[in-house]
Amino acid sequence: MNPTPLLEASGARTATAQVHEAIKQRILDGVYRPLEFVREAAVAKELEVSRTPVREALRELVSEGWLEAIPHQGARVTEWTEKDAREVFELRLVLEPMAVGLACRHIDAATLAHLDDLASRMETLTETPLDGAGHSELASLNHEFHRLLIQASDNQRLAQILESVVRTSIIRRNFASYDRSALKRSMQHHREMLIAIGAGNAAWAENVMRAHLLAARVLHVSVDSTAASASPP
Amino acid sequence: MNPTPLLEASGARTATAQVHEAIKQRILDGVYRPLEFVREAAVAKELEVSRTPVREALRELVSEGWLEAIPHQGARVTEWTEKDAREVFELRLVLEPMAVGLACRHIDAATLAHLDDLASRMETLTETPLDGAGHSELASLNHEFHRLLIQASDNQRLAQILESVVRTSIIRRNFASYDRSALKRSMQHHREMLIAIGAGNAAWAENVMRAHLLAARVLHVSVDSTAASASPP
DNA sequence: ACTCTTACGATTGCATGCAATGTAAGAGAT
DNA sequence: ATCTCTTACATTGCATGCAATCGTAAGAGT
Repeated sequence: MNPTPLLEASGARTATAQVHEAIKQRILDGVYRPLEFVREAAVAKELEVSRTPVREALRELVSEGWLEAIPHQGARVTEWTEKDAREVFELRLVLEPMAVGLACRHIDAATLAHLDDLASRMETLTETPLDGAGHSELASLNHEFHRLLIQASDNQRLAQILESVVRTSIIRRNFASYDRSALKRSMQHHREMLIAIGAGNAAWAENVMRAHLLAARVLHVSVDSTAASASPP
Repeated sequence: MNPTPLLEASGARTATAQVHEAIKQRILDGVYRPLEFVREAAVAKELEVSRTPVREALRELVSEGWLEAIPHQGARVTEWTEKDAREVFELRLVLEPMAVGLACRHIDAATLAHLDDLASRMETLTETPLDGAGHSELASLNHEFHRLLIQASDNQRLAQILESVVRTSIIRRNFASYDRSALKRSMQHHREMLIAIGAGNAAWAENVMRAHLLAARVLHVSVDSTAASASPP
């Protein structure tokens, strides 16, 4: 076996890429808390690399919004405020419907089948009471469902933007706060979206997505009823 | 005076930040052409710094989409295709109306006055025939107008996304292809938006913005009439 | 007791040398 | 002539040492 297995697990990529992943994971896992500084030397020692790849990984993470850089002082985990949650939801509420709308034009049968499979597996999961592992698996499947849908929009920039916007906001947000009826409704939204997409009905799909997101919002944030909707294009 | 004034012009920031700006400017100016590799050693020698700040600047530019990294081979300027132009326009067509809609709720009198001033100066410019410098100034004012409007949306993420999406697409796109009537129409759009915002009428402002962008598109890209509009929220 | 100054420690910022890797040119065989 | 293997070179990837800078806490002065 390898004598230094600390980073080797993630394939044969560059050290910078591996450090990048490692730090991101620790942020997601809550090992590095908001406003806490991530010190170059400490990470380097812990992962058994020099400070150089750590520095480069930190700069990348700053560009992606995971950390904020303070000159001559270091990089610290970005804080997550109510305003951040609001901003992200405003964006998702516009961008995800846009994505499914575009997907209606571009999607192929194989992707649709894959989405169908994911929806089925989620439905199966929700038929029995869920433990912790079940919630985790459901969250994973759900994330994959949305990711695949967004990829099908055939707009690479949109996909990248949504990926970064959504992932930084998740931080292990799961379905623990969903009651039984909310869960079933969420699964039905997925189904309905696939039917709308299969029918090529963009408007239908977009509105189901908006309903899906708004329904989720009530469960996650203290809803401010700024329900002032935007106007039709 | 300083004996090495090559980079000192841009204030007293870090070398990395200055190299970052320098390379970005050269991409915008066309010194570095699409698909051309930007070599660490060459930039370092030219700007009289070591390879370290160059490496860090390159990584940042990759994260921002100006360059694409190829492992062990370097970073090259991203190519700009018709598909890229389409993607960016699809995004702007959704995000900029969203921004002005939000701005209707959050804007303050001072910002509105500033926007009014910018609109006036652009109108003055368009009253006489334009030379190259005039086009450049108009483009600059126009960019500032849109930037300020987007800031007024009070959604920091939206502003950052639009900034990156729009700026990488500009590459010195100016108003040279605008004829007289198109220019005047564009200026009127600005005015109308400000009036709509002043009246707090989000739907009005959003639709003017969409018209503004669609009118600009016909002048820039070979329009594909995929005028299939999205549905109302 | 409070404020301003100053010196120290910790941390990032930058330079440079060496190792790893990928590319391309050239020799040899078919 | 074409294909393959080898080898040398150019370039990035990484490690390490030193310099610049910032925060902090101790100490002098009011």
